[in-house]
Amino acid sequence: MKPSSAVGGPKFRREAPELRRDELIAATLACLKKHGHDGVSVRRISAEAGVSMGLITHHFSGIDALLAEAYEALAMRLLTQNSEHAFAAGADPYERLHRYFTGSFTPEAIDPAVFRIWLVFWSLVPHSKTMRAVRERTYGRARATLERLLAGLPNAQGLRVEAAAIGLSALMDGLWVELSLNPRSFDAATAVALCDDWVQALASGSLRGLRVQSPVTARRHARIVAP
Amino acid sequence: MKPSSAVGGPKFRREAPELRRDELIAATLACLKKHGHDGVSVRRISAEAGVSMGLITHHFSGIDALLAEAYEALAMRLLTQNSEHAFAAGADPYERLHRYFTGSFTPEAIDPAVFRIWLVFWSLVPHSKTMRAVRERTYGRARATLERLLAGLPNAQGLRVEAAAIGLSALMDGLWVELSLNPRSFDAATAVALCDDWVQALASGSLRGLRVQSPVTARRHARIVAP
DNA sequence: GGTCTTATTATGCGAGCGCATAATAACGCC
DNA sequence: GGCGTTATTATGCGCTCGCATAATAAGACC
Repeated sequence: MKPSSAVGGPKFRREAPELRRDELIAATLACLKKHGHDGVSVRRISAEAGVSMGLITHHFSGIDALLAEAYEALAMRLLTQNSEHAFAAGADPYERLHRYFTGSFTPEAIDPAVFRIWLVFWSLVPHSKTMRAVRERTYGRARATLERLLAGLPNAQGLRVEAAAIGLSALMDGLWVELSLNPRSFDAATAVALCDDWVQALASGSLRGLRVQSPVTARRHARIVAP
Repeated sequence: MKPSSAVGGPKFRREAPELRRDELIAATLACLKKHGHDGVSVRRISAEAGVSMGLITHHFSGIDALLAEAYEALAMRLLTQNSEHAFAAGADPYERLHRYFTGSFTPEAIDPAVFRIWLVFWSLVPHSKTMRAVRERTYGRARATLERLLAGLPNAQGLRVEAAAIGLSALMDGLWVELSLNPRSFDAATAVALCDDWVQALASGSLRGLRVQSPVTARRHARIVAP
């Protein structure tokens, strides 16, 4: 019973555009979470939001624009809450990184349903310049956050922090993908431990290619282009 | 002009079921490569194979079965060719692993179009028990291959090889995902170097949680359940 | 309280989808 | 060379899709 229960009541609410846009974005994420790719549908999303189809084309230039905004909303939400969680910890760089890891492998973070949302967005990246731009931005932010965290390590000045962020980011993503596809393949604590160990190895200089000015570095590591 | 050029020639070829099945599997992969999720369509796949729709339901129990077989075919092909490439190298464990890495980050391996195939398959995993089984099997094989390669390291008896395979597999996958989404974010050589460095750190015992019997190991690393 | 803006709904159109069912013809077999 | 098996095609049905267009009404403003 969506319409107002009062018989003569208004048949719909007229909301501020920005509010309605947020509702539609939330409905989009809910829809992708429920139905995966089949959730990419004007009809489904509008039904999820409890409004009629036309509202989507009214508030957005099209479904693509709505998807891009949903992508950005989800990515930014996760990024900020994770980094806040990490930086809220004390000044100990290892502890901060550890917090970042634990926050990245919580049960909610490795929810297979949430992973399916990402799969949808990723699959749209090659087609849409907008989606690509969102991904570049969010990936860049994730790497920047890791760089900041890694820069706090005792011997950070002797480390190629940008390259290290690439590696650590990949390690985390790989663990996250695997856990999302099969939460039973290994424990979240294992994932956190693997990340902690990697940081430890980095800090101790055991990841040779990630040390600055290493003669072997210039040969083995190609130049990193703009993220 | 698909039908035979001779006017009175046969209108279609009657092929051995197994051959036709292979053709349909190949057409499925080609279709997913071209169209992503929109390629999951009886009409599109059959058109790609140059046959009529009905053949799919005739040779397979349904589109789901065809997709599962295509998934397995692609995964097994990549797995075998990569591991053959690695084991073909000499007995030096580092060299073998290095070969495995380089083979995993060739331009063909990080083709965004191929990545889209995987996205489709991954998105089907939560729904289909068959797809899940295929994924379990292929992921297990990938880990087993890495375990074999890591077991060749000098101090392998002092290492938790199964746990190490999880970490290395995740690192590789994470790098592969990122490169597939944006081949320009960093160089393939960087990815290989990061993997090599990780192996080096592992072999030198710098990844503390991956050493056997370490007192900290039991605390930090939870037990690994069946892959 | 009338009026105007515009957020919102309702409806129709054409196309593509999966699936089922019937018709057809290639090719092995004797 | 006719015959039977079955691989293969052709066709139709009901559904949902995205998109466009017209009709409606909520709520602000004076």
